[in-house]
Amino acid sequence: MKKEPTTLRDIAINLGVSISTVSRALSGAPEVNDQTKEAVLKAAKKLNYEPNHVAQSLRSNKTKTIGIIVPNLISHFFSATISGIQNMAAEKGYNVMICQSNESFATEVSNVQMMMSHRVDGLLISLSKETETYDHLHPILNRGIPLVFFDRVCEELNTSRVMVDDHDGAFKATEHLIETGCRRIAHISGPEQLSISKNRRQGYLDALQKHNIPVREELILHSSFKEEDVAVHTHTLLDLPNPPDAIFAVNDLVAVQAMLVIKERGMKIPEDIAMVGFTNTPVSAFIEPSLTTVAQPAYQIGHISAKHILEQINHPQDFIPQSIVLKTELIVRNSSRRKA
Amino acid sequence: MKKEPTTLRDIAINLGVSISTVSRALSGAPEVNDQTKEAVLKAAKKLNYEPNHVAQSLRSNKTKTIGIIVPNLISHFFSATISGIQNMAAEKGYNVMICQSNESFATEVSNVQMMMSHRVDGLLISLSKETETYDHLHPILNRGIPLVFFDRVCEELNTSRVMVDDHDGAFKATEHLIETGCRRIAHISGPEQLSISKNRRQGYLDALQKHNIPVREELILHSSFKEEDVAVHTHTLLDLPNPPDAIFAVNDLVAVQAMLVIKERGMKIPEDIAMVGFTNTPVSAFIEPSLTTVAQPAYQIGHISAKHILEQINHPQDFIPQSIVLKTELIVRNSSRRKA
DNA sequence: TTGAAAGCGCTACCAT
DNA sequence: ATGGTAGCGCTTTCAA
Repeated sequence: MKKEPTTLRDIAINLGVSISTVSRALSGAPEVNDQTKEAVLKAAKKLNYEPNHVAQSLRSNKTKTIGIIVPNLISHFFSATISGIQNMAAEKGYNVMICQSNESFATEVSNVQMMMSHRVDGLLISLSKETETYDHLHPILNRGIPLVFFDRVCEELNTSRVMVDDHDGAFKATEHLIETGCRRIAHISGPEQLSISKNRRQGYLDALQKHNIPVREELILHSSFKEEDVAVHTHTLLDLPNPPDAIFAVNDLVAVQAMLVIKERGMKIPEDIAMVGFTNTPVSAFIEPSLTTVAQPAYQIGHISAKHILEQINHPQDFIPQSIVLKTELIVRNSSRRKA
Repeated sequence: MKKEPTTLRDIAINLGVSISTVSRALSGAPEVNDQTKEAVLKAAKKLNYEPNHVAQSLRSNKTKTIGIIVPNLISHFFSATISGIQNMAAEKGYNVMICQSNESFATEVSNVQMMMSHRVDGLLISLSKETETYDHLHPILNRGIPLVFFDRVCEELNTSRVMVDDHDGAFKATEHLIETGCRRIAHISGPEQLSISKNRRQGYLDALQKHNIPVREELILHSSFKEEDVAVHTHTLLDLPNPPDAIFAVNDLVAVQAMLVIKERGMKIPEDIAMVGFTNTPVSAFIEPSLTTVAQPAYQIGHISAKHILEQINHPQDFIPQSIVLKTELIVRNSSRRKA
C-alpha cells in the first residue's frame, strides 16, 4: 500500500547512471548530455519523482519557507494580510508556515522557537497584545534570520517594519469628527503596549490639540478586544455625567461592539453619538448605520511585507532596515454624517 | 554577524563527549548518566541550541507538518477553519503549511505537488471551484499520505471528509421560507462542480417537493462567487415577468451581494423579497436587514478535520475513512421575517 | 553508560 | 560528460 517516494538513487539505478548525473540532469545543469538528460527526465516522470524538499533544505541550509506569526487568523485584517503574504511568497517559490499566538505572549515565544527550529528563511510577525519585551526575538536576529514586523510592530529592534500611518489615520478620523461638530470625542484605545494603540491615541490627541479642544482623561479608555470589555467601557462612557458626543475606536471590531451597546441603550447614531472605527473590515460597510472608518490596505501590507523579507533573504548584503508606512484613507459613512 | 546555529556536534566538542550521548541526553533517553545529562542540558542552553527540525525530518521521515490547501484565506469561513486546524495542530506539536488555490485548478495542482515535495505528514484540502478531476490527488493517496477533505469535499475518493449537512441546512432554509409564505423561491447556487453547491441545491429542491411547490428552472441559477456575477444573476431574477418572492443563496457572500442589488432597485427586504444565506459570516448579523442564514461551525470543522488527520497520521493501522457530518443551525433574522 | 559509524536524500567538489 | 565521495544534522544500531 504505502509506497516509498522515488529518490535520485532509484532513477540512477533504473537508468544505470550515477546519482550525480541524475541530480545534474534534473537541475538543468548545462554539462549533461542531451540524451542522458532526456532519459532522466522521462524516468523521473515515469517513477513519479518528487524532489525531497527536506533533503534539499538540509543540504542547502535554506528551507524556502517564510514563517508568519499573527495574533489570530480569524480577524479579517490578519487573514487579508496573510493572503497577501502567501500570494507573494508563492510567486517567488516560497512556502509559508503559519502560527497564531492567540494574543498570548507565552504562545508567541514558543511560536518563535518553533520557527527557529524549523529553520525558516525569514520571519514575519505581528505582535501579540501581551508582548512588551523582545528577548524572544534576539535569537532570530543573532542568527541573521531576516525579521520583518507588520502592523503591530516593535520600534526598538533594528529591523524592517511595514505598517500604515496610524497617527495620520487617527488624526484624520478625529479631525473629521471635530469638523462635523463633535466636541466631546471619546477614544476607546487598545492594549497599551501595542504600537497601533499608541500611535492612534497620539493621532487622536494631536487632532484635539490642533483644534484647541481640551483633552478629557475620562474620555480615553484602554480596552482589550474582547466583546465584554468593550461593552463595559462603552457603558462607562455613556454613564458619564457629561457623556461624549462621539467615539473614535481603535478598530472596527471595537467600534461595532460599542455600537451594539449604544443602540441597545436606545441612543441614535450619529445623532446622539457619532462613531468612527479603524481598518475598514467588511462589516463596517454593512452595519446599520454604516461605519465611518480609516481604511488600511491589509492585503497590500502583506504583499509588501513578503516582498521586503524576500529581498532581505535573497540580498542580505544590501539590506538596510526600512520602515514602510502605507497611507490610510478616511471612509466617511453614515455613523458620522450629521450637520456640522 | 551571522552566527551558525549550534549543532549537537558543537555541544559534544564543548563537553568532550560524543554526539550520540548528547543526542540521547537531549531526547531524554533513560540510559544516560544523570550528571552527563545535566551537563548536556546546561551546555545546550548556554549555546542556544535549537534542534534542527529539518535534519530530524530527514532522518525520521516525518515532518510534523500538516499541509492545508484552501480556495482562499480571506473569507471568514476559511480563516475560521484554518484557525481551528492550526490550534489543534499546535496542541499536538504539529505545524501547518498553508496554500491558497485562489479558486484555480492549476494552482491547486501545483500546491499539491509542493505539499508532496515538502513531505507533509498529512494534507487537508478544500477544493477549488474549478476542480472536477482528482488525478492530482492520487500521488498523495498512493504514497499513503493521509488526506482529509473539508467543506468542499470529493465524494469519489476513499478518504475521510468533514463537512456540514448541506442538504439539511438548505432544506431547513427553504422550508423556513415556505413557512413564511413564500411560493416563488429562487436559488442562486454556486459553481456546479462543488459538493456544497450540489447538496444545497438538492436540499432546496427536496424542500420544494415536500411542500408540493413546483420547481421552476428559471428560478435556479448557478453563479460564481464574484460580485459582478452575482449582480448579473440577481438582475436576471428580478427582471423575470414573474419575479421571485424569496431568494435562497448558496452562501452569505452571494446573499449580501444580491441584497445590494435588490436595495439598489428600491425593493424592500423582506416585504418584496425575502433572503436567506448560508454560513453565518459576521456580516450577516450586521447587514441591514440582518440576514437569515444557516450557521456552519467553521472553527469546529477545522478543529475536527485536524483531529482526524492527526489520528490517521499517528495510527494509520486503525484508519477507516469516515465522513463526519456536522449539524447546521437555521438562524432566523429580519431578512425573512414577515407574516406568513 | 558511552562511542563509532551508518544513513536519511540531496548537492557539489574533485576526479577522470 | 560522468562518477565517486563527502557532508548537511540528526537518530539509532552495534560494539565496547
